[in-house]
Amino acid sequence: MSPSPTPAPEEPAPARLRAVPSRLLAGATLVADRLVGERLAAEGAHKWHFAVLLTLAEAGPASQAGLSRRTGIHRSDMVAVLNDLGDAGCVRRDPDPADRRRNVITLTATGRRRLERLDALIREAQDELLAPLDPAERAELTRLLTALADHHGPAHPGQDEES
Amino acid sequence: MSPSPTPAPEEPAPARLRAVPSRLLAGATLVADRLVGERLAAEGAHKWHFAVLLTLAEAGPASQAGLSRRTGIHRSDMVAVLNDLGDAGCVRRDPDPADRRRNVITLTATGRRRLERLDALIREAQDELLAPLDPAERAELTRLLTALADHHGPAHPGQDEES
DNA sequence: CCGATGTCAGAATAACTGACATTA
DNA sequence: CTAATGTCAGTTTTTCTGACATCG
Repeated sequence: MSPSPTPAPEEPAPARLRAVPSRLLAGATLVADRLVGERLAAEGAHKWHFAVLLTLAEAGPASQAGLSRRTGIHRSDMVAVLNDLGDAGCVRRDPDPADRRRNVITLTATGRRRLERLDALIREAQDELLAPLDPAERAELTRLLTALADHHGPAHPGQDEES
Repeated sequence: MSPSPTPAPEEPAPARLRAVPSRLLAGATLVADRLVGERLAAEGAHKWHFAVLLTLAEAGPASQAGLSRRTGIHRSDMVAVLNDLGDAGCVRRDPDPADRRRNVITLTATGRRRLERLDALIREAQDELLAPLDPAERAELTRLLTALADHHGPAHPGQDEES
């Protein structure tokens, strides 16, 4: 309740604009992406790297197209991500003997350590993002957002298929 | 409930990935932007047009820089938005006699009607976005997101100033 | 022949930077 | 002289398209 230290001839967005849910979401996403992005960038990483590493850790080895579908990262962007992760020794990329179109992407020990590190950074960022909410509110927000995600298909719609 | 009509050899994102709040936010924002964008595009409009019209209606005439600060639209992108709105007769743009650097942007009757229309479309989109939530949940989501917005400054951080 | 895969080059978006002339 | 404004040209970032060779 500081008695307005600045008389504040500020120029706030109008209330009706501030209350539009899609706009609130966009604002929160902007903050979230900045918090996550800054931390990962400080380690030379991107959110995609985290997504791929986590997916490999949870679902085991997969083809590039499989990873693409699970992470929502486009097939053609996956290439560069896996180049990065490969160069850093976080994944191996071997041709699949059972289907010679495919590469089998496998998490290495280095990759597992890397994931550990990135996961810590991500959790830190979530914590800063959700700082103003108590644990019950954080859980509730997550629950509501999950309901939206479940209702509106897999956020990554078309991507390719069209029938 | 449905006894899995498809045996579903699907490839879902791993649970730990799906549960990351920043990712849930990004997904919801994607859906929201699609819903809003589609509807507005069908009328040849953009969300910026709506933001500017609403701001003029709520806060009265303003300079371009003032609108920029209130809406979060960058000073240099505002130009094209106001060109559009001006060409459509939704706003007038006259030089400010009191400060000849500025233009005074004023909402016209046409602009007010346009706002009415766009507002209906926006409300429609919010409704579809929040379809899986009951009214109490919608209010709670809005409340939680507003708390995030209030805590982390005005989502549109630097933009220019640097001190 | 059809479809999936991995790859690459480039388009489309949206937000931001830098510069400049004008005016306070 | 410094700072704000309106304007424009151009960069950066992210996502998506199109094409292609390979293989099932």
